[in-house]
Amino acid sequence: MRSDPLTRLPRSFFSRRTDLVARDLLGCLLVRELDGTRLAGRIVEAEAYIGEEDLACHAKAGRTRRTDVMYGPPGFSYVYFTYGMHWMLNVVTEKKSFPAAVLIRALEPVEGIEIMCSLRGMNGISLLCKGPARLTQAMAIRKAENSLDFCQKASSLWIEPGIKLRATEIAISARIGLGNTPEPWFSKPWRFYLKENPFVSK
DNA sequence: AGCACGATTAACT
DNA sequence: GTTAATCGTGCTC
Repeated sequence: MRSDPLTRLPRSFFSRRTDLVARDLLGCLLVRELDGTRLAGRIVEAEAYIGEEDLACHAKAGRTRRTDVMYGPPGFSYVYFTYGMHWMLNVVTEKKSFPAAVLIRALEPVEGIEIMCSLRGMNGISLLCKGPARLTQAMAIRKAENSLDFCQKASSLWIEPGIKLRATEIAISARIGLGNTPEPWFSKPWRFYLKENPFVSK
C-alpha cells in the first residue's frame, strides 16, 4: 500500500528560513514508530539555531563529526547528547551545506501515551513530553535516531501537518538555556511556542 | 591525555 | 532557589 504523499511534511517544508520552519512546526504532529506502534505528540514549542554565525548553534564550531548532519540536506534528524545523560531532537533546515536546525522542545502527548509513560518510568501526561530531553526519552530517541530522513517513507520518525494556527496563538521569545552565549545571539527571538499551553517547558 | 562545558532534569533546601 | 548527575565534544597542552 502506497503511503499518502501528504502524510509526511515534504522536504520543501524544511528547505526554508529556519525561524519560519520553527514557527510553522507548531501544531504539527511528531510521530515515532516503535515496534509497529505510533507514538505521537503535537509540537507546542520549538527553537531555531541558524548557521555558523549563531554562537548558540553547535555549527559555530564548524563542520565536525557531531555537526555533520546539519551540513547535509534538510529534513533529516540531528540528535545529540548533552549534560552526560540527555538526548535532544532537531530537524535540519535550509539548503544543503548551510548548517541550521530546529530543536523540538515540547509536545502535547496524543498517541501511544501508555507506552511513552512506560519509557519515562512515570504516570500522567503533564510532564511526559514537557522539555527536549523528556520528549526524546518518551519516544526512545537516542544516538541511533541521528541522521534519519523525516521525508522518507521507510523512516521511523516523521512529522505530519497540523491545524493552521492563528498568529495570535503563537508566542515568541529568546531561546532557553543559552548560558554564556554572547549578544546578540542570546536574545534573538528564535523560540516559538503556543500561548497558555500547559505542555510548553519552563 | 587532560580539561571545561553543556540547546537539561530531578531532587533537594 | 540550588545542586548533583554524568559523559561526548571540541579545544589546549
